[in-house]
Amino acid sequence: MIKDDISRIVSEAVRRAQSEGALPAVALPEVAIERPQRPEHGDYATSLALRLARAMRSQPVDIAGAIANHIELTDAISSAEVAPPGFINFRLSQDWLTRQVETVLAEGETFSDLNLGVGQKAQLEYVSANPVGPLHVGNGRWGAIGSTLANVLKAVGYGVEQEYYVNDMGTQIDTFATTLYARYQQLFGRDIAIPEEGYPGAYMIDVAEAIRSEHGDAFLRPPGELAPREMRDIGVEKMLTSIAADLASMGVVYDRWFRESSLHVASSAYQVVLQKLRADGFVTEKEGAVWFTSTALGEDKDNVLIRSNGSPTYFASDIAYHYNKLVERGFQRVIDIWGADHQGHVPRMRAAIAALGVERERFDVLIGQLVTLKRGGEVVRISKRSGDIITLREVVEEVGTDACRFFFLTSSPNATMDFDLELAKKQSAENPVYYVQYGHARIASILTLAQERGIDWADGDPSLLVHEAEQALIRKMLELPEILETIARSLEPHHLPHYAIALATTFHDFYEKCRVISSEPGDLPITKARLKLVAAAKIALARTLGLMGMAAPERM
RNA sequence: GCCCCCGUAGCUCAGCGGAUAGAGUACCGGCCUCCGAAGCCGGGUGCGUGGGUUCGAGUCCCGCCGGGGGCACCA
Repeated sequence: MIKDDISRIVSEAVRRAQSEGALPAVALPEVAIERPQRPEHGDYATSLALRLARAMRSQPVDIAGAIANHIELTDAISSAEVAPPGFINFRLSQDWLTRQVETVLAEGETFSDLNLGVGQKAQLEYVSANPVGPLHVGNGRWGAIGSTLANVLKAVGYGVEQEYYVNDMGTQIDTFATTLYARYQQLFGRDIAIPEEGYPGAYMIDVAEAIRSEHGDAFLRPPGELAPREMRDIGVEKMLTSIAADLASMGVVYDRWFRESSLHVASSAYQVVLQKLRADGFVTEKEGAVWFTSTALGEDKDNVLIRSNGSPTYFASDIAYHYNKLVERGFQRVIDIWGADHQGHVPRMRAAIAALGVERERFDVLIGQLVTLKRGGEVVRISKRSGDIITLREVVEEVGTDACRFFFLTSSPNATMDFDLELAKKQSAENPVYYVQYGHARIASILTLAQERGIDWADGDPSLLVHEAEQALIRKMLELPEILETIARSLEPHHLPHYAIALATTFHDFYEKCRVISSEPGDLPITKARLKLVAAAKIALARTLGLMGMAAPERM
């Protein structure tokens, strides 16, 4: 990226200035290059001189001047100017800028790819809701964020695997089974109430009915007996099928569905991990249970691994799961996306990973804040335990996949999000996503027209693109790789939709100001050049939409 | 009580310690006789609050207020 080139050029300039004695020999901090807000400040800028002022015991402007004097301009950078109080502003050369149109065209679908993660396998786990009920809108948010993050990490070079961790054992599954069996028995006329802490939602009746229609009374046991194991498994599978369909409907597709239960078969991760923790002295027994001594690692309290009834906790499974990912499967990076309601789990999980001897930077947890569901400004409680749930499916069907994803992606994962159903439905027609897609469709129709008129623009000369709006468009396209770098570093994909709007705006502005296909014979050269520009913009727009998991329509 | 996240325009949200804080939407007014008006141009209000660090704070630190979420042998 040009940004990195500038950073390097600046460091070299400082080094030269220092060796010549023009600047004191102090340690150089990382040379941050930013994009100034105001065009008169150039394309890129650095405040390095301001940061160095203290250490160099000198005026920022003087330092900036000394650096600027030692900067060797390249064919890409036409000027490096000092601006008070001590900025150095860089301008891209027009020639280099217009040449980037050819670069984008040549790169095509790989435009904006980077190599930050080459050779590294990253695993992304998200949503992973318990298969005890349908997904709600909050899960949809993680779906959109997770899948977009996966796309971005792939684009910057990582080998990415997306995974859904299926909690198919434990208390909630037992409750699910009990509820399901109660519903099933009700279908055969038994007067059985669903459990106190069960799942009262009507979907459980649907599952029970599906099982009855497929298996008849095969699972009916004498009154008082517990739910048969097979029925529980069938019920879980049905829930998973429905969850997978809901996620697929919003463009979320996993490489793998990983069962918690698979960690507990003979000689699997769970056994290995427990033995390892025990051998390393992180395990103790008290009150009839087996504990992980997180306090030894600075935690507030110890955590149970195996309950006094002998069954492993979710925590124990999760340690085994992460051991499986980080050690057995050898992912260099493991990224989990959890809802804020799991934040309490983070410290002990980190402690456990440290106990396993895994470097902490290989494991990231994104704690996403929750979605507050509203209807006409009024808060709707979402809970699998209440009958009244608004499912993700309903929302996707009403709002549409693309608008839904865009909506989920726009806000920072750190911020709680209000999802107003009335508003979402209303806004689905005027969602900014259509603004972006419209830009793409507009370009498509320009290119179609060019083809119909038989304009061959292969020999178009981009150096003719001297109009301010043309150059603004090129500059905006070049921003995409920088955005991807930011997202890969921060793991916050919300910058993408904001960029998408900005890119579309820049295109629409260009479109208003610059006629692409002109009938004037003398305009043929600029027409060809602009067709190249427009084709490049189409690539950038399509890539941006694609990374967000949205369609880039040829017409709409 | 302790811990985490958030508080920016009427609404929904951006803003990597930098130069005059931005989008979308809503509201008002203008713009289609060669490419799609799902578009463009113009119009205005805002960093919850009090301190601190810094050459420079919406951004970092502390207090307070407000909202959300945690503090299980649930997940």
